[in-house]
Amino acid sequence: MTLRLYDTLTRAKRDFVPVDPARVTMYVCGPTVYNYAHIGNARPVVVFDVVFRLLRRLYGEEHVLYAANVTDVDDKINLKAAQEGVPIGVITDRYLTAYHADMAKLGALRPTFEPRATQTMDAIIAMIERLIAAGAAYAAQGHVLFNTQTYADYGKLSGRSLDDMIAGARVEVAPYKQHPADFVLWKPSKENEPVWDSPFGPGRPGWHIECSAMIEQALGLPIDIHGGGNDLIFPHHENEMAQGVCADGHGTIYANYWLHNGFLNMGAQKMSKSLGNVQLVHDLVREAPPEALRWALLSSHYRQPLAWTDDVIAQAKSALDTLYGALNRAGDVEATAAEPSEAFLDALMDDLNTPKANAELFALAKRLETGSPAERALAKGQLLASGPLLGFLQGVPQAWFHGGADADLTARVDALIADRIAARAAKDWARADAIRGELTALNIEVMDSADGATWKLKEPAA
RNA sequence: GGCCUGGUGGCGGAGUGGUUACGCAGCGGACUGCAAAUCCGUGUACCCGAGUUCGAAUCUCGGCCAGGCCUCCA
Repeated sequence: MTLRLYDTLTRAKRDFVPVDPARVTMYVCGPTVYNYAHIGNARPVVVFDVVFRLLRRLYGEEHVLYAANVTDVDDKINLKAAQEGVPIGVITDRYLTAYHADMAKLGALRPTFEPRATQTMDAIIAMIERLIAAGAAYAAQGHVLFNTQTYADYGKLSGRSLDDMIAGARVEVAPYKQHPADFVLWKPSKENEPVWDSPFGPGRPGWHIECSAMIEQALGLPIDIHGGGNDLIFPHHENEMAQGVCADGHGTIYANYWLHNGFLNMGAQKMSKSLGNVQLVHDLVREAPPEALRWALLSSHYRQPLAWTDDVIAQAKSALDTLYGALNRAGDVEATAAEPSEAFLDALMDDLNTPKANAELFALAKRLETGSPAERALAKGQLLASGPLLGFLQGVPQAWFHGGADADLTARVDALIADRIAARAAKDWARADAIRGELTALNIEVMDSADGATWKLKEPAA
């Protein structure tokens, strides 16, 4: 079974063949740190975290290099810094710290590298110089622009021609551009903006060149996988590819597989900071178990749009209740040491079919509930091996059900349950039910079993 | 205007030219002191029209609807 990935450039699912299996490389466009990340921002993080986990399994942990950049030079950062009257570093540090904390809660592993634009300035400038030397870029009025006319494949990734772009242009073309599609590599800084010296004059880099330079510096070209949200296909990735190919000189490949995730929507609209309909991860993780948020994010195929609703989160919680419930009831089953089940792996290998992989987790849970002793032992082992590949089922099952209950509440609940067990043993049903009523009032649901009782903390009634 | 996606049961969501997805919710039953959980069973689906085909929800064409990109954006 080989890994197959849908490649945006060729618009087809292709077998994944890394340039060097001992050094598999992936780059994903990361956050611009000027605010808290919203759940839409988290989708690619979680999706590519799954790719990362899968690649590590296939090629070995030490053979996979994953870089996700941090954009710390940006207009919005400048704006925020100006508003607060602090250096941009204060803003970027604050939100990068929060970003790391939020993504960790969603179970995302830290990338191997997290290059920052401010720390890549030499490489950015060097790359621009090479582009100029190659005739693919020109200076004009303090700017350096990429000359799209010199790159025949420009538009190939996003599937549009230069003519289309001119026809569809909705913005006024800057007078210093030789062609309307040419884009900025270096531009003068405005007053009070951060500024760097360069052979082209003082200024700051364009957004696209930052990524190309960071990729080259962190991973080297070409890379195996380049990922990001599908809104980045044009212009960002199109431009990245143009720069990378033209500056490279090694060949014509920039990234061998382009992966793009679909958008997360709020109702009919996309979630975006500019529309103001965002739900911050920072807030959501306090309202719902982070693992349920992760489940919700992976409950549809990564290339499909995902409508984010309360119901999606509730269904995700119920789904995890079922899986953790099966593990909880199988506490005494000795798990057979096992690999993830074949059906589970097959699903993921087929362009990351996480909904199908999730379905297999349910099949394993069913086997764990109903199988023969040997089947149950194997199913438990497979479930415990499979789940973590998606970042699930890594906690103690009891913790899932008791999550949110502090030590005080836990002690109180345990005492009440002990009383109730005694009452039931004495067939004092009235007292047993009264105690259950008390527990219900505490949002505790009791589940009796032959040898005692388990409980879970429910959501407070809305 | 140009380019590009997608339209599956009450909800979420895979997949396939002819066979149960799966989950959540519902219903019936078993179990239970009663519940819950679990188990067994069960109903509801493939936007519209035409075409190709022995057979299409799955392929083709047209239409309708929804969304995205073309400007910062995951």
